[in-house]
Amino acid sequence: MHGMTPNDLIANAIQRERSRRGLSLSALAAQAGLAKSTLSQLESGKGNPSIETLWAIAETLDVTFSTLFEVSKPDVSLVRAHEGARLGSDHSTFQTTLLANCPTGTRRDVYRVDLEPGTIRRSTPHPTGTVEHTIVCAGQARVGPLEATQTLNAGDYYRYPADRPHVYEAMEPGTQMVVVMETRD
Amino acid sequence: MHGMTPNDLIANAIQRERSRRGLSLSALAAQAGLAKSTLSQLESGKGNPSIETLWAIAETLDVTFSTLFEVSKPDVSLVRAHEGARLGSDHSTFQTTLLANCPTGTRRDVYRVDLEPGTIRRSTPHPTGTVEHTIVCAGQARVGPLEATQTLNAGDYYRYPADRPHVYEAMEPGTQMVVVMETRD
DNA sequence: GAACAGTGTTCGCTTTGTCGAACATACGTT
DNA sequence: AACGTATGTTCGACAAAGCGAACACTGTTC
Repeated sequence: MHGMTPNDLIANAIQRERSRRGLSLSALAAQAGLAKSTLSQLESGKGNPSIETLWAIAETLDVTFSTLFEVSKPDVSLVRAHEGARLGSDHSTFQTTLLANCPTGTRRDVYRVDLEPGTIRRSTPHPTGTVEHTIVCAGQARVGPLEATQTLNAGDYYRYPADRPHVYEAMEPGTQMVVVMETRD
Repeated sequence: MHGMTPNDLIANAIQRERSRRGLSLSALAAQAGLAKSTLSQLESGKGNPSIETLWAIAETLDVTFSTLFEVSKPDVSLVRAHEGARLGSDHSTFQTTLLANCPTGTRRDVYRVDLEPGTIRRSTPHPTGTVEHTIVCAGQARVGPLEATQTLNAGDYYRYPADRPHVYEAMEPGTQMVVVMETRD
């Protein structure tokens, strides 16, 4: 962490936290009482902001000050079709791959999603702590939180936090997938 | 914490951490590659430093960035002569006051200190985690870490972290005290 | 005493962060 | 197509942060 300049850390952090909330650069600037240009420069790593500027950003994003200096932890998991830890016997007729084990105190709702190319389905943030699991059955889809979408082919598995804006977009006709929504209760 | 402006937080924090190390403003400025004037303004709450400035300070003081935004926790304990939780029977002939219970995994060395007014005994920092207990037996003494010294009369007890510069100064002739140095092992 | 080495403060001057407007670009609508 | 409204970018002007020198001050030393 000492090898990274604060500029870059902040640049990443601001952009990360901003897109996490689905806020536009302009919107954040307005809310924080800053000029768009200021934010633009900060997010591109050019700049040496003052505390007041950072403070305004942190308050608007509702994060602690130190959050702006942390490296990004995507907290996602991607397992391609033929990867992953296999369970049980190695008989070729029957094969199980553990994609996610269930933590205690969580509830999981299962959905089947069929979608066609052309429209992007945007989902607003679910409650904090919500995690989604997506397995593509057929076709190809671009799935995930705004800042970390992944292109999934048939058989691919993707886990990502869903307490932020995320999208589902079919890249091929007849795309089918299973989405498991996991909430803490 | 939200009611305090970042300026004041930083002002306090810098001064606290600086005196904790026994560094002078000039010395810190030189080590951090900053102008004395800059630090002076910051410590007096006037100013709106840039990240680079703060970063230089944090690195030089060898503290995390967020430390500069925390409120000061002196971590000291002062028990005056006739205060404190008394133990045992309430017979007036025998009275015990618990000043500090012993945490497991600590070693305690006991010293008797006799000192006369006129000279200030400065002690350099002991290893991290070292804590000192001082009970004044006779006279009056000014004791404690640089940023939190206390004037103790006979019977007073003072506990303070000793992993930073601290002083002992007699205010009356014939001052006697007991110092217990506590180290983790 | 005078000279010195420390402390932290205040002063112009230069550098630069911030603002606001104008800008390029993409998208959805009429 | 032309339009309105988003997106984020780049520009010059101004206010302000940073620097370095000179300052006032307190002990310590010869």
